[in-house]
Amino acid sequence: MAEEDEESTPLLSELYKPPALLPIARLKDQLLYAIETHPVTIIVGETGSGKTTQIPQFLYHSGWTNDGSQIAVTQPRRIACTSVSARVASELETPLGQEVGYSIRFEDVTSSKTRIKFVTDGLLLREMLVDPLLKRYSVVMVDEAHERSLSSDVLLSLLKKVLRKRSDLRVVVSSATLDAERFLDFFAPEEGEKIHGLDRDEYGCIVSIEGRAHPVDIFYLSEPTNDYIERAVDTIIDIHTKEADGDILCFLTGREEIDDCIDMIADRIVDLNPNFKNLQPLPLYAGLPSDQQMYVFEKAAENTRKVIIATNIAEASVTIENIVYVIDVGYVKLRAYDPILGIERLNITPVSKASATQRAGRAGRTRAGKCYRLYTEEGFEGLEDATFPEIQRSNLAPVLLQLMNLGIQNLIRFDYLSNPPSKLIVRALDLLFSLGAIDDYGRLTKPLGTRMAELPLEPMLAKALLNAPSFGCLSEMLTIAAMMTLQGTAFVSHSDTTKLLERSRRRFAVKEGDHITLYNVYQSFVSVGKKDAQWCRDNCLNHKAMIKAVSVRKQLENYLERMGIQESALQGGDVKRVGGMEMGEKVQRCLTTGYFAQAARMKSDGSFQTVGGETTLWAHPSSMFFHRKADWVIYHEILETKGKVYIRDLTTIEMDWLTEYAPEYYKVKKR
DNA sequence: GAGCACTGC
Repeated sequence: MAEEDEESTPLLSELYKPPALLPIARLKDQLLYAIETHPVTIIVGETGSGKTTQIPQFLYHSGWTNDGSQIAVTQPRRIACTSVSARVASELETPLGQEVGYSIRFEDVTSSKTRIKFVTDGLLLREMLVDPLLKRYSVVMVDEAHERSLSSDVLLSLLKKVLRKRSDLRVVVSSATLDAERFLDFFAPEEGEKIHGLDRDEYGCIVSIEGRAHPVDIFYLSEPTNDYIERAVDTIIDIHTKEADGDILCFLTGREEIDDCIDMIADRIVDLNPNFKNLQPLPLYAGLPSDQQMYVFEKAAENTRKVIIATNIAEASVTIENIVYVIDVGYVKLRAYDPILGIERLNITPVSKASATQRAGRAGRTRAGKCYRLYTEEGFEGLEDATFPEIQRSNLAPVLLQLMNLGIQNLIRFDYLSNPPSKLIVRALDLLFSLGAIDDYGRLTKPLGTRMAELPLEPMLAKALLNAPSFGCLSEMLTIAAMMTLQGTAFVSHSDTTKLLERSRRRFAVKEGDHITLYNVYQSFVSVGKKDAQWCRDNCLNHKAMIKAVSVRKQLENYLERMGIQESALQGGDVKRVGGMEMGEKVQRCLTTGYFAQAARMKSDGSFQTVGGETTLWAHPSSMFFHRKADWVIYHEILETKGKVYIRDLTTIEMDWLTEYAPEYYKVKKR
């Protein structure tokens, strides 16, 4: 699963020195000199160059941790932290958690001896709250920076500031693509300016490392296609009937396309000459239950060629062995955020050159491969170099809250790697203001704003949770908040029938809506015993997700305890009537204090209308109000897909509560 | 009436 290849088992273990075989070994001295003499070093390394595993070891051996400081290596994904740290620990012949460790949410495998620490970029951002200058680190390496994730972009901005205060810190930015100059330019002092006595040219440098992957032949269409799924199926059948052995990986944009494609392949297999090998199509996308995901990693049966039809998950998150042929339709589904309507959209977008290159590289991991791009060469030339940064297409409320908590005053003038559109910033500040997280002057409020920033929850949910003690429903809201972080993964259909799943949903349903239904799911799960995976299967629940909810709830409880907010013995459990108000109503009211800006009313045709009345919304099919009637509701999430706007996780409320808990917000709106 | 690209704290 890790980015770096496993070496084959050596015959003579004393001769086994795989790191020396990596292209990066030849550059060791040049690299160390660059890092020694420049605050910022940009590493341009192809996959398999060994940068992630080797650079931290070079630094470790050359004394960068001798004074007790650590080397941090950030990764965008948890799986990379665990797998790469294990690899490095074994190369240093030390148990994981000693000199080499990793730290991800819920798992801190480090000790006082740890010198090389792999950490998710989001977690390092959290660490900056307690250690703003990252004093415990002598070097911070930001890996996969070219992916331009929200947290790695923000981390780079903050590191730029830290570098101005710490002449001893070294930052290494690893990027796989063409945008090395851009990163360098971002860190460098202005023309004529000096930082720690260094001018623009002396401040940073770029080191390129060649990859070790096998060659991949690229093929293009001579004419563009208007049906890439059909074209993909044609290509798959062509490869299967004309090309040598080797599995096929085909990139499509989503679940529906993948299902269609697999159906079409199944139709074509029937007509194939029986002399050909078997062709086994397998789907792969994040929403697929993990037991079904496992098939793609298993070796194909005798006389069978696997063809994996995948989303972008196979581009960087997951590595499948023995892929020799890659089919790239040239599109990806990307999230976009509409700051006017506050709606997230999933748009099918052309991939970037960086993505296309990464996809092609998936064919050359075990031997020379081929990549079929289902677009023209001119089409490729017309693609963007890199993926549109996430910071320019997201709801910025959570990240702005976090930046403010780190002491950033001016969020408009902040030194972003790419400036987010001002509309996104304005919308986010608007929301934070209406929630009471910031005051009239745009300053974080105390304690509400700072507390919201500290919780690893979106602002609306954080607000509702922090209000829970005043409604006497803290225990319930802790559970609901934990269940919300599962983002709809609590229920899963293990069989193909959706009927079973619907029946299970109904088993837990209550009239108040989806939030308290999920609360019931959690309560039942802990009461039957958290280890009972069979009970989960029987009830169409995702056992792993439920275990995660338990961890998240515990973590949230710890955060609140540190803030001096504790679950009292009186609350929760079976007590359904406290202080004359039903527990359901307490939760409904409490949710309203966080989600008042996301209120809607059901019309007679079953669709919903927002308060402003400009958009028609539909209950997501996973909601109990997909079938049932309701009046006013608040919703957790709003997402547009295929032209229809869906709201998810709905709870009924009284209209009066909106003006009761958000008088300012609704006064302004009405005029 | 019928669905979530992918991560992360």
